[in-house]
Amino acid sequence: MKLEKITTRRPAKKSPPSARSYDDACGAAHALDLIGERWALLVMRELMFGPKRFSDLRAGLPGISANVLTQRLERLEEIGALSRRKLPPPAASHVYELTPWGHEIEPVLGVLGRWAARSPLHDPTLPLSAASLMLSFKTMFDAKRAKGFKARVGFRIGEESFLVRIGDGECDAARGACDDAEVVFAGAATAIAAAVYGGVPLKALEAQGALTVEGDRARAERFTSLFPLPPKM
Amino acid sequence: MKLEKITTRRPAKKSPPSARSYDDACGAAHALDLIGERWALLVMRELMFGPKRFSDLRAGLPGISANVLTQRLERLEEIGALSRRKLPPPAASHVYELTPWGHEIEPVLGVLGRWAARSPLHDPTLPLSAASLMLSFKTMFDAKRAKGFKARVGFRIGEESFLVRIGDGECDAARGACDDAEVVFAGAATAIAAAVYGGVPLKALEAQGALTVEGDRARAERFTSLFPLPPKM
DNA sequence: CCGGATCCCGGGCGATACTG
DNA sequence: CAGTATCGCCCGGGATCCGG
Repeated sequence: MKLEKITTRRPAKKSPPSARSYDDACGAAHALDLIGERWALLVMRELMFGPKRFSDLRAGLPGISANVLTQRLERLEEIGALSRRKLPPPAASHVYELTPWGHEIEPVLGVLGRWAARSPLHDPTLPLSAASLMLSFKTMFDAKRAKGFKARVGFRIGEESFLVRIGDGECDAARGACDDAEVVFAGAATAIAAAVYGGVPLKALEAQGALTVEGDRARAERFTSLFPLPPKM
Repeated sequence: MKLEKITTRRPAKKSPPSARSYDDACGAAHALDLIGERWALLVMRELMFGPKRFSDLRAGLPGISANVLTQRLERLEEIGALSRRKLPPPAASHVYELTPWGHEIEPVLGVLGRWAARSPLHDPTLPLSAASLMLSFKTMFDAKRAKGFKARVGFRIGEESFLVRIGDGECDAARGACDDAEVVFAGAATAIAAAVYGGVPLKALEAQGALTVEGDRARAERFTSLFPLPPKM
């Protein structure tokens, strides 16, 4: 029996509440101080292929609320991971762009993604942003499977278009026109992921209208085989 | 003027509150669903060199509270990143140990640490756990600087001891006896970090009693030069 | 309509006290 | 020593509001 809960109210306000830091010299701990808050790393992911506006970011991050996105952008700017620019006159709008250092977060996305892909809980059928899909190509590319293969593959996903260049055991992806691509995929990112990672035949996806493939069909088929998922743990 | 705020109280309880998931097929997003909660990755860091008990973990994670540590351990076990074992009879205690898949988180700690070390906000003089220090050696090792150098370097930090083996452009660290080491550092992790990363001379640290160096002094000096910090961004 | 700002609310997280 | 219980704060989610 509690006798007389003596709430001597001393909320203990130290110096500051130390602003929620790990106070740890370990580099990984400091990284979490910088970008460990919810959504922060995913905001950077969305910016990996170039600047975006506030609403473009929201579109690629279903579930984030406007206030949280605002806070994350402020924090990322404050630490020097991104910069906020004003667009030239007619568009009275802002864009957010990673700094060179901010862009160096890419390997983190790669190793995190490869690690998590081995989890039995990973569900590759969930929605996917265009930036995530392009990053996954760079991450999961298997040079051995691409032996002797050289291609420029275009992607049209919503308003965005990307060009993936494969050759010499390398795989690079960048935002850009598909004009000089030998084959172009057009459709939702999820549909393309179904072809590449889910093993769904291109013809099936085209039949249901989820995807269109224009150009060199053989290259398209070959392309879908270059990104093996790691074995489940 | 607000007329009659019609609080039609519908707290909107969807199906579940969906348990705070990103619902994103991106591998990195799923990784954050798994280990994105506060402290989770640092708990794994403390276990990188072998099993530990509850209080050992608390010691290496100053600031974590018992209930949060309990929750993180439960979650990490649930996802298959660690296992909880009961120690043989006399010690009626538990230890926590990473699974092989859990141990594969190491590259994440490496790339995160390298990235954050370039931040101007990084303060290498903060406290540091022994596990963090050993990981930093594996992360920051510069093979070129170690050309032609071969050594077994022991560390005694509190109750723990580690052996770092350097040779053939490789640097490996493991928990273990220092018996066959050519040189042994004994002291707090922070003092050793001051020598290796802060450029503080060994003699100075020994003079103030922060550190002792036994054995091959030349190897000790050379060792401290092998781990250059990356340039600030 | 875009790019946020403001408010409310619930739950994650931190601190402390307590228990086997 | 190894957790469990409790409580309060503040972060994060959702809706609404507002200036250009």
